[in-house]
Amino acid sequence: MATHLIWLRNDLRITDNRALHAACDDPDAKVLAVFIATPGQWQQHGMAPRQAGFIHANLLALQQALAQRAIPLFFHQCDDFSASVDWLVAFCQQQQVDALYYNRQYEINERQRDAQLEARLAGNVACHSFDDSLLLPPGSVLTGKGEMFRVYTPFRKAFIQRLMATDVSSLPAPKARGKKIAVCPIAPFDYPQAALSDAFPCGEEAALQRLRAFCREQVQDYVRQRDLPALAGTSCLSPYLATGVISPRQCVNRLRAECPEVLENTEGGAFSWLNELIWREFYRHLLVAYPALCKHRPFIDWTDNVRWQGDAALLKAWQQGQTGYPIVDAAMRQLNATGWMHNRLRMISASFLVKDLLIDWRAGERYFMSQLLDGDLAANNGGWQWAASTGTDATPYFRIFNPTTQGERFDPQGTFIRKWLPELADVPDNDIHQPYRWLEKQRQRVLNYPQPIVIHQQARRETLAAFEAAKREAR
DNA sequence: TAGAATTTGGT
DNA sequence: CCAAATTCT
Repeated sequence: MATHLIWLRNDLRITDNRALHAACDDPDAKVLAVFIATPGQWQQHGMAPRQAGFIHANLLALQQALAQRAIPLFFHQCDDFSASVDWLVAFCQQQQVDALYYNRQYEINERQRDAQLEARLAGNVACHSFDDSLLLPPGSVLTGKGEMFRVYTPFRKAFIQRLMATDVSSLPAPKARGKKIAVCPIAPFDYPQAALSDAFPCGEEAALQRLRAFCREQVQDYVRQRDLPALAGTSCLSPYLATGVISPRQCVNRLRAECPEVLENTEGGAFSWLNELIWREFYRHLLVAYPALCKHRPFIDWTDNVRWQGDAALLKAWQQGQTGYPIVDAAMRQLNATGWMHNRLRMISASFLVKDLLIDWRAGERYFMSQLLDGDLAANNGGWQWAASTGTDATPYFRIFNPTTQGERFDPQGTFIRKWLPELADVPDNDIHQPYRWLEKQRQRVLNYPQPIVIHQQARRETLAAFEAAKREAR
């Protein structure tokens, strides 16, 4: 009887899990699962403690689901990827594993780790890896010249063409391989602890429920509502996608079940949400085509000449939501409190750090990663490089968000702002985006809220000058 | 190859 | 109107 080992990483689900499905294909095989926590590696990657906590909680749910199918989940904890390879090689020998199954991760350290492992198992253990966390594998959507797209829109066109010609149906959960087995719950990881938010319940059932509800009730209004942080108009599925509690195939298949024309009809909410899923694909495909992105190199070289301000006090004020710009501060406090930030606000707060404070985008990228429940290298890096104008198909450097205007447009009544900045409760709607202006009119009053830490118009001019100087320097 | 196209804007 | 280069077919 053959022994199959499924190594679980960023694919914490039993439904539509390609490696797990393949490992269970032979009904006679003995199937074991393993998860390895690598706190030292996570620390190096700057993973948020709350994401580690989320992974742990989802792992417990997964352990139960596997136990019901008589698949034992082994758990090991070691410092880093290199130690995990050593341990896994020994584990395969000890358990007399014949075949290893895993879903590919695309970041550089992860790929190196997997290559090292396969080299060491060669000849003894057959290794089977799968493209699972994307709708279409990296490198499969290319320009006429056979290169990765650098521009999103033509990528999307080609992507949809290929998607229509590809079977992306979801795979079922594996069948039970015997009687339910007992489980010994996995102890918390040796990683800083963080409270879990009620807003993101654990387990794939919860994720699938949210997906179904979103596609049934909310996706129609997505175009109108997705930009308004005061409304719960987005899917909020990113933490589940980042940890693989849900797959993008499940998302698209559910979407197509509710909106069969979504691939053909580019109008409407369904397409608009599909578009967001394709952005996720775009950034991951880019990361594979340009591995320097994993090392936080800018996509556009000359932007590395920008003389960033290293002002620690300004960075801290931004991190803590104390900039004096209400929409930015409310955004940062939402992030700090919940580990999630609305997409519109990610753009506004990122633009503010880079273009108003002239702080290196990598400081923002790192800080987001340290807080985000949905932290994902490709998406986070892609988003930051977009906002910082250092990326491919990014916003042009001279297009600088006005944080006040953005607040007025996307939170007109200040509903979202007041939710996160209770100290502004008494400021009337007219002045909610410029509380200091109101304060000037009310001389005797005091607000427990800072003055703007920079003047936007002035900061804007300085940033334009800094980018232009960097560009000249490169010539 | 010439021509079309280009996430989320500001003043 | 700004500013405007690069990508892709």
